[in-house]
Amino acid sequence: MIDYKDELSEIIFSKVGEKTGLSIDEIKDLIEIPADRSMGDYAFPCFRLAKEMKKSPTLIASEIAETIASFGIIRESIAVNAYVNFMLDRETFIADTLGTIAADSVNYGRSRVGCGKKVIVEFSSPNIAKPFHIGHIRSTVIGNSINKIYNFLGYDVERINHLGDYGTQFGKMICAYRHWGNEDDVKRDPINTLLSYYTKFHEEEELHPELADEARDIFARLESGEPEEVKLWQWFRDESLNEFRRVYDLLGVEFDSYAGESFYSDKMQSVLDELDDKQLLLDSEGAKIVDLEEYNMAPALIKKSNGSTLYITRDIAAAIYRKKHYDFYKNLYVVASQQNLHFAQWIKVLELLGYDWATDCVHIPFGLVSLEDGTMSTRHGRVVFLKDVLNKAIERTREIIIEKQVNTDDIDDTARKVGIGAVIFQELSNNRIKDYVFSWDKVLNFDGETGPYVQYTYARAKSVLRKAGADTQICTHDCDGVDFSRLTGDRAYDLIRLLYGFPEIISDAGDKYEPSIITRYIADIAKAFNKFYHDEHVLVDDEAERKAKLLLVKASATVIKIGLSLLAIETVEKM
RNA sequence: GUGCCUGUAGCUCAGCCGGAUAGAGCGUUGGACUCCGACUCCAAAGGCCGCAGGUUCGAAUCCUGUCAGGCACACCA
Repeated sequence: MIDYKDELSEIIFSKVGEKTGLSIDEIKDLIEIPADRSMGDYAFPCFRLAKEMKKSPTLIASEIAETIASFGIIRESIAVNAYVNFMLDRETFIADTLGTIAADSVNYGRSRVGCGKKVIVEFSSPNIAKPFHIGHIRSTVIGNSINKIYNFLGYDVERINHLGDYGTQFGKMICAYRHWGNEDDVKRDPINTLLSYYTKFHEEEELHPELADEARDIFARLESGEPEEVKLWQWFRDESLNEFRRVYDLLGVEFDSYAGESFYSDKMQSVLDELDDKQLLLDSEGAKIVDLEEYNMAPALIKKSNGSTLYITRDIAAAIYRKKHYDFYKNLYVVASQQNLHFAQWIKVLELLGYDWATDCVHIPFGLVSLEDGTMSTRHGRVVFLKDVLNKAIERTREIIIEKQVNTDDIDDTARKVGIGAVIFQELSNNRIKDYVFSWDKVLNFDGETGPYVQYTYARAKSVLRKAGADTQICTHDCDGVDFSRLTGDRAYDLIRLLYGFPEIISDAGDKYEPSIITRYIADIAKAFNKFYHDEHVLVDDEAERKAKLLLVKASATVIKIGLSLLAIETVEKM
C-alpha cells in the first residue's frame, strides 16, 4: 500500500524544499489530515515558514499550491488561508487501498516490526481463593488485548498470570480447613468455601489468639516444603484456578504461564544478597530499605523487621528471572494505577542495581472501578462478580434475540459472542486511565456505539456478501476487472479513507498500550459503513459498479473482524 | 502535608508530541422504510474545554499557580 504522507512529503520537498529550508522529515511532520473532507485529503500548514521566508504564510501557501498543482498522486493543490490542501487522485487511492485489503485479507495491518522480539505481558493476576469480581475485568481484558495487538505486530508474546498464590493467608486457610473444613464443600464451590474459611479464621482468632501462632507455624511448614501442607496448598490453588478458568474461557483469555508469587519464593534471598553487595540496603527501624529520597520517592521497604520479604522484593526477583529466562525486549505489567508508586520504586531499584534493561520494564496502569455505593469490598458485601456480569449480558442478548426475532442459526452461540463482546467492547471503550463507576444499566445497554452495534454491522455486511455470492458468483478477492471509478460517492470515500488508516491505528494502540484506540476506530468504521450502506445500494444491476461496491463491503467486514479480534471479541455471521 | 492521575455539551466520553468553525454516543425534539437486515440513517437544540496567569503568529492541547474529585505515601499485595 502506498504511504501517501511519504509520497507527499517527497513531492513537497523536491518542489519547494529549498525555498522553505525544511528537511523532508520536517515536512512530513507538519503534514496533517484535515478534519473535513472538503479541505482535502492532506494539508500542509505554512505558518512556520513565514519567519524563514519573510513572507506571509498565506502567500507562501498559494505559491506552494501553484508550484505543485497536479503532480503524481496529487490531483489538485489548493491554497486556503495559510494551508495548502491536497486532493489525492481518488481512483488510484481507492484501487490501492481496497486492492491491498483484498490481497492481505485477515492479515491486513499485520506487521513484522516485532519479529524476533520477546514481549512479556503480565496481566489479570487474581488472588487465589478470592472471588473474581468486576474490578478484575480491567487488567484481564486490557492485558489480553495488548497481547493480541503485540502479537499482530509480530512480537513473540509471553502471557503471564502472576497469581497471588502465596503468603501467610495460606497458613490461615490451611489452619481453618483443618479445624472446620470439608473436602466436598471445597470441591463443590471452591472459592466461596475457601473464602468462608478465611473469614471464619478471623472470627475465631478474636476468641482464640493462639490460632495466629498455629497459622504462622503452618505457613512456615509450607515454606519449607512439608508434603502435607504443600499438598493442601496445591489443591486450593488448583481448585481456584479451575474456577478462574471458567471466566477466562468466557472471555477468550489464555496464558502461557501461571508463575505467580509462590514461584519466586525461593528466588528472594539472591535479590537481598545482591542489594547488599551493591550497598543499597539500609537498616531502618529494624527493617531493610532502599533509600530513594534523592529521587523524590518514599523508601522502598525490602525486608520486614521480622525478616520476611515483601511485594517489591518479589517483583525485583521476578524481573531479574524473566530477563534471564526470556531475554525480553519489553516486560509489561498491566496493574491498577493505585500501584504507581510501587512500580516507580521498583524500576528505580532495578536501575540502581545497574540493570540497563530497567527501562524496558513498563507499568501499564488503569483506573479504578467502583460501585455506586462506594469502593468494592468483598468483606462488606459491596461486590459485583464478573461471572454474573458476563452471564447477565448473555441472558440480556438472548432476550433481545427472541424479542426481535433476530436472524440466527444458533441462539446460544450468538448470545454468548454478542453478550460477552458487549462487555469487552464497553470495557475497552474509554482510555484505560479513567476511573469509572460500575452500573448494570450501562453494561446491559446495547444502544449507540456499542459492541452489538459493531457486530450487527459486520453481520449485515456478511449478509450482503452472501447474497451476492448466491446470485452472481463474484469473487471479491479478485480485483481484476473492477472499475473503481464506479465508487464515486463521498460516503464510500470517507469509509475507504478510514480503512486506509487501520495499520497506523494498530501501531498507535501498541505504542500507547491503549486498546481503546482500536475500539473507537472500529466504531467509526461501523458508523461510516452504515452511512454508506444506507445511502447507496450495493447490489445494483451494473456489474462493474456492483463488483467495486462488494469489494468495499468485503474490506469493511475484514477490518471490523480483525479489529474486534484484537480486542478478543468474536464475530457472528448472522444476528 | 507530599507525589501521581482526572476535570471538555444534561449524562458517558474522544480530541492533549500546539494549527482551519471543539467532536461522538446516550438523552431531548423533529424527520426518513414499494429499497441489499430499522439493534439503521438524517437533522436540530445543547460548550467561559474547572479557574487565573504565562509562552506562541496560533493553546482544550505546552508552562506556572489555583480549585475540585480520585489514588498512593514503611513492615498487605
